[in-house]
Amino acid sequence: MSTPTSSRAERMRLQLREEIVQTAAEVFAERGYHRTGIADIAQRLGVGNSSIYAHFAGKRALFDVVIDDAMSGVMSLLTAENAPAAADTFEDYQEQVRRIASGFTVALRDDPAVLRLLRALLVEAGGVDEELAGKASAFTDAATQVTAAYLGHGRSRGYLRADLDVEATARVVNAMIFSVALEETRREATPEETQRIVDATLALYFGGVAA
Amino acid sequence: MSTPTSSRAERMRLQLREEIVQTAAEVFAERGYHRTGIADIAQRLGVGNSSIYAHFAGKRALFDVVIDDAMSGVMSLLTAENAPAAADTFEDYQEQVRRIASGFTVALRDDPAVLRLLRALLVEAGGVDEELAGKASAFTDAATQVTAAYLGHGRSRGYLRADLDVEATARVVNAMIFSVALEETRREATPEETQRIVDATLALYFGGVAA
Amino acid sequence: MSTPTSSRAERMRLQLREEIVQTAAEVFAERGYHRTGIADIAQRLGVGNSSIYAHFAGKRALFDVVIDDAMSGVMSLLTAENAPAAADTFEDYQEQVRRIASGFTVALRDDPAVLRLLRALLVEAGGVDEELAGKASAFTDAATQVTAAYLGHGRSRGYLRADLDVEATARVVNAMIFSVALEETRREATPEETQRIVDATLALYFGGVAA
Amino acid sequence: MSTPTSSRAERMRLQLREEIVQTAAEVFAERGYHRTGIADIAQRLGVGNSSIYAHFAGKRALFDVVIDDAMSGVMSLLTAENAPAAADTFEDYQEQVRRIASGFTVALRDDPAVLRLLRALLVEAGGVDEELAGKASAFTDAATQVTAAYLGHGRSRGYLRADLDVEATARVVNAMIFSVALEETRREATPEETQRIVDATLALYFGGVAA
DNA sequence: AATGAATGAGTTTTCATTCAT
DNA sequence: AATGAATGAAAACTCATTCAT
Repeated sequence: MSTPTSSRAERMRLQLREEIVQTAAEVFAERGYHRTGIADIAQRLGVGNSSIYAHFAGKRALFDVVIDDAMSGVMSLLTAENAPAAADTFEDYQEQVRRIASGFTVALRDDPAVLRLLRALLVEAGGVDEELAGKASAFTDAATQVTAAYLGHGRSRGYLRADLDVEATARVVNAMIFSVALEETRREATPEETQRIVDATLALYFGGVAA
Repeated sequence: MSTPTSSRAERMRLQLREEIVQTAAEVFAERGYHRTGIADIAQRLGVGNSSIYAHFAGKRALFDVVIDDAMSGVMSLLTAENAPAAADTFEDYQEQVRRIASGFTVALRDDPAVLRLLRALLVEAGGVDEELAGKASAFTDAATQVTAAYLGHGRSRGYLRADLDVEATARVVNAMIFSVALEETRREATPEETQRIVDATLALYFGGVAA
Repeated sequence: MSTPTSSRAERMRLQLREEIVQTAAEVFAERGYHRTGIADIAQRLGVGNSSIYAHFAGKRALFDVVIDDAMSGVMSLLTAENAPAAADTFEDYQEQVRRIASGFTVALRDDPAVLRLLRALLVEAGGVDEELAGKASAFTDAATQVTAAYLGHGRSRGYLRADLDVEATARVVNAMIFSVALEETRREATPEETQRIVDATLALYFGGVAA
Repeated sequence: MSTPTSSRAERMRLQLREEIVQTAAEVFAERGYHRTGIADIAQRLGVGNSSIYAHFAGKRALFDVVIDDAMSGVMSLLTAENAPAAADTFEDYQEQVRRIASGFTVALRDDPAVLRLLRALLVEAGGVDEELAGKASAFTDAATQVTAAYLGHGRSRGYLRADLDVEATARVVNAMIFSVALEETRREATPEETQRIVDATLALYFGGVAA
C-alpha cells in the first residue's frame, strides 16, 4: 500500500533510523548521557556524524527516543502476559509475581542495556533537562499505577492485607524493584548473586522480615 | 595566646571553604554535576570564580568533598544512636527501626540536599568518572554492612526469619530506602505523602504484603 | 580510481593541516611559545579556533610538530649533499664548509622562520617542559655527532690539527653556528652584514685569530 | 648621614629588597620567566605575595632588575682586571684571555644562576616583551664593543691578524662564548667536561682548526 | 542522501595583581 | 608594613551542530 517510488529508499531509511537508535541505546547505557558524544554513536555505527542529524533533531531528541523505547520495554515486562485480575489466591499471586520477576531477570540478562538506560533516565534525568525529569516522574507514576492495580486486586480478593496502602506500597515496591535491578546491572552481578537478590526481594515482599 | 595558624584570617578562610561546600552542595543537588558550572556556584555565593580554586583543585575535587560530606551524613543517620545489638524482641526492633526512619525523615526534611546529593552520587556516578563509580559502590557496600549487622542480630535473637538471607536482604532493604528517599525528594512530596510512604515501607518491611 | 582514503576531502584535510603547521611556525617564531595563543594562529590562518584541535591534540602537540619540522630542516642543511668523507685536502674541506655555510645562508634568507623556531626550541625549551628540554638536548647532541664526523675525518686525513679535541670542538663550533644564526635573524641583519659575519666565522674557524 | 628616623627601617627595607632579587634570580634561572610565578618567589623567600609588590611594580619589573644585575655581573667578568690595552704580545694576550676564561669558569661554577639568567634573557627575550628583546640586543652590542676593543688593540699591535674583521669577529666570539656557557650550564657538565670545552674554545680561537 | 571537516559558543582553569585586615 | 585571600581577565580546550562537497 506504500507508494512504489519511496518504498525501497524508505525502508533503508527506516532501517538506518532503527540502527541509530539501537547503537545510541548501547552507548548511552554504557557511558551515560553526558559522556556520550554524537561522534561516539556515529563512529560505532560506522556512519558519518551528520547522518544522525538526518534522522533526529539532535542529541537530546535522540536520547528521548531511546528513553521512550526503554520505558515501553520495561512497561511491557511489567504488564506482559499477566493481567492484574488473573490471580485469585495468594498462591496464584505468588506464582504470577514469580513469573514476572523471572521474565524481568531473563530479559535483563539478554538486554541489560534497557536497565542501564532506565538508570540513565531515572538518575541523570535532573542533570539533563526539566522536561526529562518530568518524563521520569511520569514513568514512575505509570509504573505505580500498574503495580497498584495488582495490589488493589489482591486486597479486594482478600489475599493481600486489608490495611495495605495500595498506592504507597506500589510506589515502594517499584522503587525496590528498580533499585535492585539497577544495582545488579551496575555491579555486574553473577546470575547466582542476582538470583539470591531476587529471592530475597520476593521473600521480603511476600512475608516481610518477621519470624 | 592563640596559635598564629588559627588566626582571624585562618578562620575566615575556613569559613569561606565551608560556605563553598554548602553552596556547591545546593547547586549540585539542584542541577546535577554536569549542568553545574563553577561559575554557578561562585555566582550564587557572590564570590569570584577563582576563589573556589583557592580552596579546591577543581570542580571534580569540590564535588568529591561535597559527596563525602553527604555520604558521611547519611551514614550517621544509618548508624546514629542505635546499636545493632540494642533490640532483643521484635517489638524493640520495630521501635528501633521506627526511630531510625523518623530520624531520616526529619533530617531530610531539614536538609533535603543531602539526599539529592546522594542521588547525584548514585545516579550520575557512572557518567562522571570510574573513580566516582567506585566510590558509589563502596558506599552501597558499607551501607549493606550496617544493615546486615541489624538483620544478623535479629535473626540470631530469633525475632527475624530463620531463613533470612541477611546479606541479600540488606542490599534490598537499602535499595528500597534510598529509592524511596530519592523519589520523595524528587517529587517534593508533602509531609503527609512522605509519612504514608514511610509507613508503607515499614509495613512491607515488617510483614510483607501477605494477609 | 583513486583510493577513497586519498579523496578530495582527504587532500583538503592534509592541506589544512599543513597550513596550520606553516602558520603556527610563523607565529611561534615571531612571538615565542608562551605569547602565542591558539587563537592567534587560527586568526592569522582565518579559521576557527577549534579547527586546530581537529588536527592537533593541543598547543603543545602542535608546537612539537613545528619544532620537529624545524629540527629536521636544520639537520638537512647540516648534512645535505656533503658527506664527511668527501674532502681530502684542507682546500677541499674549506670549499665544502663554504658550500654548507652558503646553503645555510640562502636557506635562512628564504625561510628565516626555521631559525627562529630553533631559537624557540633551544631558548624556551626549559621554560615549557622537561620533555622539550630533552628534545633540545637530543638535537644538540645529534648536531654534535654530525660535525664531529667532519672533524674526525679531517684530523685522520691530516688536514686538521692532530691535537684537535674532536667532540669538544664540534660542540663549540655548533654553538657558534647556531648563535650566529640566531643573532642574525634576531637583529634582522642585512645580507651584507650577514655575509661579514659568515666570513668572520669561517676565518676564525679555519685559522683562528692569530697573526 | 641618613636621617635617623628612617635609618633602621630603611636598612631592613633594602635588605628585603635585596633578598627578593636574589630569590627571584634563583627561581627565574631555574624555571624561566613564564613558569615562574610571583607566588613561587614569595614562598621560597618565606614572605607574603604582596610584599614583593611593596618593592617592585610587578613580575616584569622584578625580572628587569634581576636581568640588569645578571648583565652587569657578566659585564664585570668580561672587563674585570684586564684592560684591552694590557697585552702587547700574542703570548701576553693568550695569558690575558686565559685569565678571563678562568675567571668566567670559576664565577659560573660558584654562581651558575647568573648564566641561566642570561639564558633567560637571551632566549626568552622575544617571548616576553619587545622591550626585553631590545635590552638583549643592547647587551649583545655592549659585549661586542668590549670584545672588539681587545681585538682592535691586538690587531694594531700586530699580534692578531691584519685582515681581522674586528666588529664581526667580536660578535662571533661572544656568541661562541655565551653559547658554550649556556650549553654547559644546561647539560650540567662536570668540571672536566667544561674544561675540555673551554680548552677547545680557546684553541679554536687562537689557532683555528687548521693543521 | 551521506559525509566529515569546520565551527563557535561555552567551560574550566591559571595567575599577576589588589586590598581588607 | 606585611600579609595572603580574593579577584578577574585571559587562555586552552570540548562538542553539538552545520554545511560544502
